[in-house]
Amino acid sequence: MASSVFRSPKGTRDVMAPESDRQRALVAAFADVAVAAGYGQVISPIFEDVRVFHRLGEANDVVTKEMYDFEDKDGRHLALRPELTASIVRAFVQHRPRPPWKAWYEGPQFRHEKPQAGRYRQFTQIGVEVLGPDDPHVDVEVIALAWRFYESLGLSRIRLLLNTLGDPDCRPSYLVALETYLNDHRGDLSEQSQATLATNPLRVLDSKREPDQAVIAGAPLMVDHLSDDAGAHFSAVTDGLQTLGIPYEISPRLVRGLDYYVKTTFEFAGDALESAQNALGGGGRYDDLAEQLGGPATPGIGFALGVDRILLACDAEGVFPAPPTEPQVFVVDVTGGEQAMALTDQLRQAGLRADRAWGNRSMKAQMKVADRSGAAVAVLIGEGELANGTATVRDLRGDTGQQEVSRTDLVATLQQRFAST
RNA sequence: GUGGCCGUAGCUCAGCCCGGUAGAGCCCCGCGUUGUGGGCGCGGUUGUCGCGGGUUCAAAUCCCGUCGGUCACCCCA
Repeated sequence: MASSVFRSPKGTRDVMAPESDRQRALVAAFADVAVAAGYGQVISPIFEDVRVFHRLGEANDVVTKEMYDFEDKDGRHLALRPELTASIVRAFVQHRPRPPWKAWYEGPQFRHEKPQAGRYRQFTQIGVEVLGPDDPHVDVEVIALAWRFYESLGLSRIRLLLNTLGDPDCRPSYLVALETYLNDHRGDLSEQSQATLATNPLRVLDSKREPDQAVIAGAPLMVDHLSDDAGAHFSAVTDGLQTLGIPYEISPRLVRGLDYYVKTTFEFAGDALESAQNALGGGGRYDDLAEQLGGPATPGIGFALGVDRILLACDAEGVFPAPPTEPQVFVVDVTGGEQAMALTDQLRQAGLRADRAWGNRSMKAQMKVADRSGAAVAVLIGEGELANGTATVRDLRGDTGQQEVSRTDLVATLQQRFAST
């Protein structure tokens, strides 16, 4: 590492096998879950008009400090997407699919942050968005989708944190009450929180700083100031989760980072993770975003899950190992390599994972490579086999020895052996 | 953006405090076994000591800066 002139940029990394196999499998598993629930994939551009992201919040670091934005050769002000919900809603507004529109996505996102465990400048998220219905059962479906997905990976140390941020009928008056309270206790707040209070009072509730805790504990809560409609919506969501048997914790101080959220918000905390970055995913309702992006007023809800963090959690819980990618058959050819060339081609056409050694090395050396490849069987071709029109099939993982098989039967025999795996 | 710790072979690390011209294990390659891996034994390859500057007769070792990693804060997936 130290000797290379170039390195991956700060906060980015190369995901290599077998970790990349695992990431691919994770995304594939999520795709299966989403498709089974009626979601269609959206592959949107990695960069967008920077204004698409301005609705995330003017007081928000993601927008103000962390965006990779640039001007292209035509003078357009673009940004690498820092999240995907805004892109998906932009696509909705642009194409006007008939609601309810259920979309899933996967892909890299970019934020110029200081890297840390589970936090990178390029990171991958998977997620869904539903545009159209404001039915609280949609909230339940979306939350359940994420929950069942975590379960299917084998994760068990996950907590669902649930909150509501109210709606336009009740949030403004609540914010006044909160701001008044915080201003009354301004002197007891940390310097940081005093600054936050000026720009986004809600986020003071999320402070982890010790001196703030006493003030926060006495602060008025959104859940106690809900309008009838917002209250009914929240109750319907919690009722639905109970019906499905999905455990949740009301977390009245849970404040999601992006400003477009209203009503239901949620986060999945990974308790197996030691690091501070233990949020494995989160989401919420954004009923005004489509209109803010120039489309028809259309309620929406969705979530995004951090792929890198989920895999860290899987490591911590010892679940979701990398899928097998080692060859099933390894061809050892000591007659010059022509046989290996032809046979691996045949085996691959037959649907088997097959590999070989290079450089016309000794049988001993090739067998060593075969063993390390993880292959289940080695197929040996030497002068004898070549003369007889046969190949020696040797078991590398058990004690069943080896046998000479006619070349005409070889591929079919191996195909049969690996038929179920 | 702020602060703590770290940066020596492909990997994990010792050496740094008390400056004297670089080590271990693993991995890799070969041989023991000129048609057979996994065990064992023997031998071998591998380093701008992150980078730049300073102090010194001499710097992996001391000092400054810088880049990268890591952890916490901030923020967030």
